[in-house]
Amino acid sequence: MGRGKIVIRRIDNSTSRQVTFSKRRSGLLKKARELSILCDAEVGVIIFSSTGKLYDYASTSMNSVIERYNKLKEEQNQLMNPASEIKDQILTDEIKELNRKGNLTYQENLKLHKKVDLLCQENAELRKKAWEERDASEANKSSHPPYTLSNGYDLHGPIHLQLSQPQPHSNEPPPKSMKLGLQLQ
Amino acid sequence: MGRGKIVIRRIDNSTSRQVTFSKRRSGLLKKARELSILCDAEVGVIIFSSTGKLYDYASTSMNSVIERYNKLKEEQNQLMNPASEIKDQILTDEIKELNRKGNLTYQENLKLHKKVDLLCQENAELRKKAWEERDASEANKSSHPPYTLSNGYDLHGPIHLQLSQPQPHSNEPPPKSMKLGLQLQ
DNA sequence: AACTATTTATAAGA
DNA sequence: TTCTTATAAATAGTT
Repeated sequence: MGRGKIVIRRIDNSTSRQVTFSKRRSGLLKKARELSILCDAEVGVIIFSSTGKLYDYASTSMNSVIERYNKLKEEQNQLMNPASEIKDQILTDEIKELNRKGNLTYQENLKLHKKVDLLCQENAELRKKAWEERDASEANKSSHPPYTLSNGYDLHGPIHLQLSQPQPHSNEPPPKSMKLGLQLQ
Repeated sequence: MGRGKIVIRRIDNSTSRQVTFSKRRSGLLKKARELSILCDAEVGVIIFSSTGKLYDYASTSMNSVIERYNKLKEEQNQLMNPASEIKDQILTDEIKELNRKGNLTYQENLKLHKKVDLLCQENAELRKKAWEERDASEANKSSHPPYTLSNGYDLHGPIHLQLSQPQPHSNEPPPKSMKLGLQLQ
């Protein structure tokens, strides 16, 4: 829409690229605003210029949009995941919620500390069980002494074997990876 | 742009709102795509319809866009913050990075465990110092016995006083809130 | 930054 | 709904 038709490919001339960026950026943000108002939609737009400058628009707040996006993606993931990590998700959501509200009060902070602590413990237990099961169903039953964290929890599993590549002497797939208790998006 | 001019306000008629949403949504996504290509910009658009359905576009990947956005916002915050929480940020970034790649290997998991553990410890120390300073500069020097987490770290501070409202017998502002070691966006 | 000639998006109608 | 088309809006090239 202009004096001439253009092809959509990177504009070589730096000056006119910058001019076009300025025009189209404001156009895009305007359209986003209009869409959200006209159609009652939650819209977020993030633009980084080629020089790294940020321009954005959010009908509600960008945090809200990103949260909602992440939550949906997490839900989509959880349909394929072995569950049992739901409580981790709950903790993550709580941390996010509190962070969205701003700084934590001492009480909130304390509560989270205790939860994180509990999570470390539970995760250590899950890990122990997982690796015991793994060891039980394998030929090389070489006992791996658990690695003791400084908070006292033992981490079980063959630490020295856990490389990103499968071990050459084994032709079974590498051990299933495990998720850390704290799952951030 | 159409048979008639319209005002930008919520479209009451549900059907035409949906039709307009469909048209303008694809228009917005097209514009976003064009902007990113023409001007070499990183662009992300997230749209939730009023029925909660997600439509999005990202020139790179949405995770990349969101990461970059969060990183910038965090930098902007850190200009006003007492720093010293930078290492927390580094940990957060690492967790995010690893989660983006997918499940964690045992080694990665172990490393994060140790870091989270270290963070608990450091945070406990920071908290102790902060509350000692606070107690020192106050009249009511009532000693608060530290709360001991199950991992052995003592959490200092007047736990029983930390309500969301200021204490009635005090007319100074409630204690400054503190950030948890783990800062998620 | 303005100014138009054109292209593009889209509101209303079929 | 999908297609059409008159018109509004965006913007490419120019000044």
